Amino acid sequence: MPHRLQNDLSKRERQIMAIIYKRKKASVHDVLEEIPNPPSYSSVRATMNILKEKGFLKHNKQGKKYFYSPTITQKKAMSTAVKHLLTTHFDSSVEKAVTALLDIHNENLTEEDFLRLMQIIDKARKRGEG
Amino acid sequence: MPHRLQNDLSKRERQIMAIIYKRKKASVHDVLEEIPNPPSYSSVRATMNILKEKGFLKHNKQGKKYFYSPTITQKKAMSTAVKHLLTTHFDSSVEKAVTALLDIHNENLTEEDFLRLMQIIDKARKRGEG
DNA sequence: CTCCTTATGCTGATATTTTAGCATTTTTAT
DNA sequence: ATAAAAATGCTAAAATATCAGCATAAGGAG
Repeated sequence: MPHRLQNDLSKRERQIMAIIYKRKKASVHDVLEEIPNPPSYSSVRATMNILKEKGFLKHNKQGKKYFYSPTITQKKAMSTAVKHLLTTHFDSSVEKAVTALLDIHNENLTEEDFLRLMQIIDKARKRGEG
Repeated sequence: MPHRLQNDLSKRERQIMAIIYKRKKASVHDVLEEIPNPPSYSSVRATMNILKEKGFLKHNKQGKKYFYSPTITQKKAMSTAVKHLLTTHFDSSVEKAVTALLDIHNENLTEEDFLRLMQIIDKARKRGEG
Protein backbone atom coordinates (compact mmCIF):
# COMPACT_ATOMS: atom_id res chain seq x y z
CA MET A 1 0.00 0.00 0.00
CA PRO A 2 2.20 2.80 -1.24
CA HIS A 3 -0.01 5.80 -0.80
CA ARG A 4 -3.38 6.65 0.46
CA LEU A 5 -5.61 8.50 -1.92
CA GLN A 6 -6.02 12.21 -2.14
CA ASN A 7 -9.39 11.58 -0.63
CA ASP A 8 -7.72 10.92 2.64
CA LEU A 9 -6.42 14.45 2.80
CA SER A 10 -7.92 17.15 4.94
CA LYS A 11 -8.70 20.62 3.70
CA ARG A 12 -5.44 22.17 4.75
CA GLU A 13 -3.48 19.19 3.58
CA ARG A 14 -5.04 19.42 0.15
CA GLN A 15 -4.42 23.10 -0.04
CA ILE A 16 -0.77 22.55 0.72
CA MET A 17 -0.45 19.70 -1.73
CA ALA A 18 -1.92 21.87 -4.45
CA ILE A 19 0.65 24.55 -3.77
CA ILE A 20 3.49 22.08 -3.88
CA TYR A 21 2.25 20.43 -7.04
CA LYS A 22 2.10 23.81 -8.64
CA ARG A 23 5.56 24.83 -7.50
CA LYS A 24 7.07 21.35 -7.86
CA LYS A 25 8.90 21.86 -4.60
CA ALA A 26 8.67 24.31 -1.75
CA SER A 27 9.96 25.24 1.66
CA VAL A 28 7.62 25.85 4.55
CA HIS A 29 8.00 29.55 3.94
CA ASP A 30 7.14 29.19 0.29
CA VAL A 31 3.97 27.45 1.22
CA LEU A 32 3.18 29.95 3.92
CA GLU A 33 3.42 32.77 1.41
CA GLU A 34 0.90 31.21 -0.90
CA ILE A 35 -1.75 30.61 1.72
CA PRO A 36 -4.22 33.47 2.08
CA ASN A 37 -4.89 34.20 5.73
CA PRO A 38 -2.21 31.77 6.72
CA PRO A 39 -1.90 30.17 10.12
CA SER A 40 1.43 30.24 11.92
CA TYR A 41 4.64 28.84 10.58
CA SER A 42 4.38 26.09 13.18
CA SER A 43 1.01 25.05 11.94
CA VAL A 44 2.00 24.87 8.33
CA ARG A 45 5.05 22.92 9.24
CA ALA A 46 3.05 20.55 11.37
CA THR A 47 0.66 19.89 8.52
CA MET A 48 3.49 19.36 6.09
CA ASN A 49 5.01 16.83 8.43
CA ILE A 50 1.74 15.00 8.57
CA LEU A 51 1.81 14.89 4.80
CA LYS A 52 5.28 13.47 5.07
CA GLU A 53 4.12 10.81 7.49
CA LYS A 54 1.22 9.97 5.22
CA GLY A 55 3.70 9.49 2.43
CA PHE A 56 2.66 12.36 0.19
CA LEU A 57 5.67 14.55 0.68
CA LYS A 58 9.34 13.95 1.06
CA HIS A 59 11.75 16.27 2.67
CA ASN A 60 15.26 16.85 1.42
CA LYS A 61 18.16 19.10 1.70
CA GLN A 62 19.29 20.69 -1.51
CA GLY A 63 22.62 22.23 -0.75
CA LYS A 64 21.88 23.84 2.55
CA LYS A 65 18.22 24.51 1.91
CA TYR A 66 15.37 22.22 2.79
CA PHE A 67 12.50 21.48 0.48
CA TYR A 68 9.42 19.42 0.44
CA SER A 69 8.33 17.78 -2.77
CA PRO A 70 5.71 15.22 -3.79
CA THR A 71 6.68 11.59 -3.51
CA ILE A 72 4.57 10.37 -6.36
CA THR A 73 5.50 11.76 -9.70
CA GLN A 74 3.74 14.82 -10.97
CA LYS A 75 2.59 12.64 -13.81
CA LYS A 76 0.87 10.13 -11.61
CA ALA A 77 -0.70 12.78 -9.44
CA MET A 78 -1.90 14.60 -12.49
CA SER A 79 -3.29 11.47 -14.03
CA THR A 80 -5.25 10.70 -10.89
CA ALA A 81 -6.61 14.22 -10.77
CA VAL A 82 -7.64 14.15 -14.40
CA LYS A 83 -9.40 10.83 -14.05
CA HIS A 84 -11.28 12.08 -11.06
CA LEU A 85 -12.37 15.19 -12.90
CA LEU A 86 -13.46 13.18 -15.91
CA THR A 87 -15.67 10.88 -13.91
CA THR A 88 -17.21 13.46 -11.66
CA HIS A 89 -17.87 16.17 -14.20
CA PHE A 90 -17.60 14.78 -17.70
CA ASP A 91 -19.21 11.44 -17.62
CA SER A 92 -15.77 10.05 -18.45
CA SER A 93 -15.88 11.68 -21.88
CA VAL A 94 -12.65 13.11 -23.20
CA GLU A 95 -14.54 15.05 -25.80
CA LYS A 96 -16.73 16.75 -23.26
CA ALA A 97 -13.64 17.66 -21.29
CA VAL A 98 -11.87 19.14 -24.28
CA THR A 99 -14.95 21.10 -25.20
CA ALA A 100 -15.08 22.52 -21.71
CA LEU A 101 -11.40 23.39 -21.74
CA LEU A 102 -11.83 25.29 -24.96
CA ASP A 103 -14.96 27.00 -23.74
CA ILE A 104 -13.22 28.23 -20.65
CA HIS A 105 -10.11 29.47 -22.37
CA ASN A 106 -11.58 30.42 -25.67
CA GLU A 107 -10.65 34.08 -25.76
CA ASN A 108 -7.09 33.45 -24.72
CA LEU A 109 -6.21 31.08 -27.52
CA THR A 110 -4.42 32.28 -30.60
CA GLU A 111 -4.37 30.84 -34.06
CA GLU A 112 -1.07 29.18 -33.25
CA ASP A 113 -2.55 27.58 -30.18
CA PHE A 114 -5.26 26.00 -32.27
CA LEU A 115 -2.75 24.76 -34.73
CA ARG A 116 -0.74 23.16 -32.00
CA LEU A 117 -3.84 21.57 -30.59
CA MET A 118 -4.59 20.08 -33.98
CA GLN A 119 -1.09 18.70 -34.12
CA ILE A 120 -1.40 17.23 -30.65
CA ILE A 121 -4.49 15.37 -31.68
CA ASP A 122 -3.03 14.24 -34.92
CA LYS A 123 -0.02 12.91 -33.14
CA ALA A 124 -2.17 11.03 -30.66
CA ARG A 125 -4.20 9.58 -33.50
CA LYS A 126 -1.12 8.28 -35.27
CA ARG A 127 0.19 6.87 -32.06
CA GLY A 128 -3.09 5.05 -31.64
CA GLU A 129 -2.72 3.50 -35.08
CA GLY A 130 0.81 2.20 -34.56
CA MET B 1 -21.41 35.99 -1.37
CA PRO B 2 -23.46 33.21 -2.83
CA HIS B 3 -21.28 30.22 -2.15
CA ARG B 4 -18.14 29.35 -0.37
CA LEU B 5 -15.51 27.63 -2.38
CA GLN B 6 -15.05 23.93 -2.67
CA ASN B 7 -11.97 24.48 -0.59
CA ASP B 8 -14.17 25.03 2.38
CA LEU B 9 -15.46 21.52 2.17
CA SER B 10 -14.32 18.71 4.40
CA LYS B 11 -13.27 15.32 3.13
CA ARG B 12 -16.60 13.67 3.54
CA GLU B 13 -18.40 16.69 2.16
CA ARG B 14 -16.27 16.63 -0.95
CA GLN B 15 -16.73 12.96 -1.41
CA ILE B 16 -20.46 13.41 -1.29
CA MET B 17 -20.42 16.37 -3.64
CA ALA B 18 -18.43 14.36 -6.15
CA ILE B 19 -21.02 11.61 -6.05
CA ILE B 20 -23.83 14.04 -6.57
CA TYR B 21 -22.11 15.86 -9.39
CA LYS B 22 -21.57 12.55 -11.07
CA ARG B 23 -25.17 11.42 -10.63
CA LYS B 24 -26.65 14.89 -11.10
CA LYS B 25 -28.99 14.17 -8.24
CA ALA B 26 -29.21 11.59 -5.51
CA SER B 27 -31.08 10.48 -2.45
CA VAL B 28 -29.32 9.77 0.80
CA HIS B 29 -29.49 6.10 -0.03
CA ASP B 30 -28.00 6.64 -3.45
CA VAL B 31 -25.07 8.40 -1.88
CA LEU B 32 -24.71 5.78 0.80
CA GLU B 33 -24.43 3.08 -1.82
CA GLU B 34 -21.58 4.82 -3.56
CA ILE B 35 -19.46 5.31 -0.48
CA PRO B 36 -17.00 2.53 0.20
CA ASN B 37 -17.00 1.63 3.89
CA PRO B 38 -19.88 3.97 4.46
CA PRO B 39 -20.86 5.37 7.82
CA SER B 40 -24.46 5.16 8.97
CA TYR B 41 -27.42 6.57 7.11
CA SER B 42 -27.70 9.19 9.83
CA SER B 43 -24.18 10.34 9.27
CA VAL B 44 -24.49 10.67 5.57
CA ARG B 45 -27.73 12.53 5.97
CA ALA B 46 -26.22 14.85 8.54
CA THR B 47 -23.36 15.67 6.22
CA MET B 48 -25.72 16.26 3.34
CA ASN B 49 -27.68 18.65 5.46
CA ILE B 50 -24.54 20.53 6.29
CA LEU B 51 -23.93 20.83 2.58
CA LYS B 52 -27.43 22.14 2.27
CA GLU B 53 -26.82 24.72 4.97
CA LYS B 54 -23.58 25.74 3.32
CA GLY B 55 -25.52 26.30 0.14
CA PHE B 56 -24.03 23.55 -1.99
CA LEU B 57 -27.00 21.29 -2.15
CA LYS B 58 -30.70 21.78 -2.42
CA HIS B 59 -33.30 19.34 -1.38
CA ASN B 60 -36.52 18.78 -3.23
CA LYS B 61 -39.35 16.45 -3.64
CA GLN B 62 -39.95 15.10 -7.09
CA GLY B 63 -43.33 13.47 -6.96
CA LYS B 64 -43.08 11.61 -3.69
CA LYS B 65 -39.35 11.04 -3.78
CA TYR B 66 -36.77 13.24 -2.17
CA PHE B 67 -33.41 13.95 -3.65
CA TYR B 68 -30.51 16.30 -3.29
CA SER B 69 -28.91 18.16 -6.17
CA PRO B 70 -26.23 20.83 -6.57
CA THR B 71 -27.33 24.43 -6.30
CA ILE B 72 -24.72 25.82 -8.61
CA THR B 73 -24.98 24.62 -12.15
CA GLN B 74 -22.93 21.69 -13.21
CA LYS B 75 -21.35 24.03 -15.65
CA LYS B 76 -20.10 26.42 -13.05
CA ALA B 77 -18.88 23.67 -10.76
CA MET B 78 -17.13 22.04 -13.66
CA SER B 79 -15.53 25.26 -14.71
CA THR B 80 -14.16 25.84 -11.24
CA ALA B 81 -12.80 22.32 -11.08
CA VAL B 82 -11.14 22.60 -14.46
CA LYS B 83 -9.50 25.89 -13.62
CA HIS B 84 -8.15 24.44 -10.42
CA LEU B 85 -6.74 21.46 -12.21
CA LEU B 86 -5.16 23.65 -14.86
CA THR B 87 -3.34 25.80 -12.36
CA THR B 88 -2.20 23.06 -10.03
CA HIS B 89 -1.12 20.50 -12.59
CA PHE B 90 -0.78 22.10 -15.97
CA ASP B 91 0.77 25.44 -15.41
CA SER B 92 -2.46 26.90 -16.77
CA SER B 93 -1.74 25.48 -20.19
CA VAL B 94 -4.70 24.16 -22.17
CA GLU B 95 -2.37 22.38 -24.50
CA LYS B 96 -0.65 20.51 -21.72
CA ALA B 97 -4.02 19.50 -20.39
CA VAL B 98 -5.24 18.23 -23.73
CA THR B 99 -2.04 16.30 -24.20
CA ALA B 100 -2.51 14.66 -20.83
CA LEU B 101 -6.13 13.83 -21.56
CA LEU B 102 -5.15 12.13 -24.78
CA ASP B 103 -2.29 10.30 -23.12
CA ILE B 104 -4.52 8.92 -20.48
CA HIS B 105 -7.27 7.80 -22.79
CA ASN B 106 -5.25 7.05 -25.83
CA GLU B 107 -6.13 3.40 -26.31
CA ASN B 108 -9.80 3.99 -25.86
CA LEU B 109 -10.20 6.52 -28.61
CA THR B 110 -11.42 5.53 -32.03
CA GLU B 111 -10.85 7.18 -35.35
CA GLU B 112 -14.26 8.82 -35.04
CA ASP B 113 -13.35 10.22 -31.67
CA PHE B 114 -10.31 11.90 -33.14
CA LEU B 115 -12.38 13.31 -35.96
CA ARG B 116 -14.84 14.75 -33.51
CA LEU B 117 -12.02 16.23 -31.49
CA MET B 118 -10.71 17.93 -34.59
CA GLN B 119 -14.15 19.32 -35.25
CA ILE B 120 -14.45 20.57 -31.70
CA ILE B 121 -11.22 22.48 -32.05
CA ASP B 122 -12.11 23.81 -35.45
CA LYS B 123 -15.40 25.03 -34.14
CA ALA B 124 -13.72 26.76 -31.22
CA ARG B 125 -11.24 28.37 -33.58
CA LYS B 126 -13.98 29.77 -35.76
CA ARG B 127 -15.85 30.99 -32.76
CA GLY B 128 -12.71 32.80 -31.65
CA GLU B 129 -12.50 34.55 -34.99
CA GLY B 130 -16.07 35.74 -35.01
C1' DC C 1 31.84 36.53 17.29
C1' DT C 2 26.95 37.75 17.54
C1' DC C 3 22.55 38.27 15.75
C1' DC C 4 18.92 36.85 12.77
C1' DT C 5 16.75 33.49 10.04
C1' DT C 6 15.65 28.81 9.09
C1' DA C 7 15.04 24.49 10.68
C1' DT C 8 13.97 21.06 14.11
C1' DG C 9 11.34 18.18 17.90
C1' DC C 10 7.85 18.05 20.82
C1' DT C 11 3.49 19.11 23.24
C1' DG C 12 -1.24 20.25 24.16
C1' DA C 13 -5.22 23.28 23.66
C1' DT C 14 -9.06 24.48 20.49
C1' DA C 15 -12.05 23.83 16.64
C1' DT C 16 -14.13 21.20 13.28
C1' DT C 17 -15.67 17.01 11.41
C1' DT C 18 -17.70 12.79 11.64
C1' DT C 19 -20.41 9.76 13.58
C1' DA C 20 -24.54 7.48 15.60
C1' DG C 21 -28.69 7.38 18.28
C1' DC C 22 -33.69 8.15 19.22
C1' DA C 23 -38.38 9.69 18.39
C1' DT C 24 -41.59 10.86 14.83
C1' DT C 25 -43.84 11.34 10.24
C1' DT C 26 -44.62 10.05 5.49
C1' DT C 27 -44.52 6.82 1.71
C1' DT C 28 -44.67 2.17 -0.31
C1' DA C 29 -45.91 -2.46 -0.54
C1' DT C 30 -48.44 -6.56 0.94
C1' DA D 1 -54.94 -2.02 7.37
C1' DT D 2 -50.59 -2.94 8.69
C1' DA D 3 -45.84 -3.44 8.35
C1' DA D 4 -41.56 -2.11 6.27
C1' DA D 5 -38.90 1.49 4.22
C1' DA D 6 -37.68 6.21 3.59
C1' DA D 7 -37.50 10.85 5.52
C1' DT D 8 -37.18 14.13 9.05
C1' DG D 9 -35.69 16.74 13.37
C1' DC D 10 -32.86 16.85 16.92
C1' DT D 11 -28.83 15.84 20.00
C1' DA D 12 -24.39 14.78 21.61
C1' DA D 13 -20.31 11.85 21.89
C1' DA D 14 -16.00 10.47 19.56
C1' DA D 15 -12.50 11.22 16.30
C1' DT D 16 -9.60 14.30 13.55
C1' DA D 17 -7.69 18.28 12.13
C1' DT D 18 -5.86 22.63 13.09
C1' DC D 19 -3.33 25.60 15.42
C1' DA D 20 0.28 27.73 18.25
C1' DG D 21 3.76 27.68 21.65
C1' DC D 22 8.42 26.64 23.61
C1' DA D 23 13.12 25.09 23.58
C1' DT D 24 16.94 24.44 20.65
C1' DA D 25 20.39 23.47 16.82
C1' DA D 26 22.63 25.07 12.49
C1' DG D 27 23.67 28.22 8.69
C1' DG D 28 24.29 33.06 6.88
C1' DA D 29 25.31 38.02 7.30
C1' DG D 30 27.27 41.88 9.42
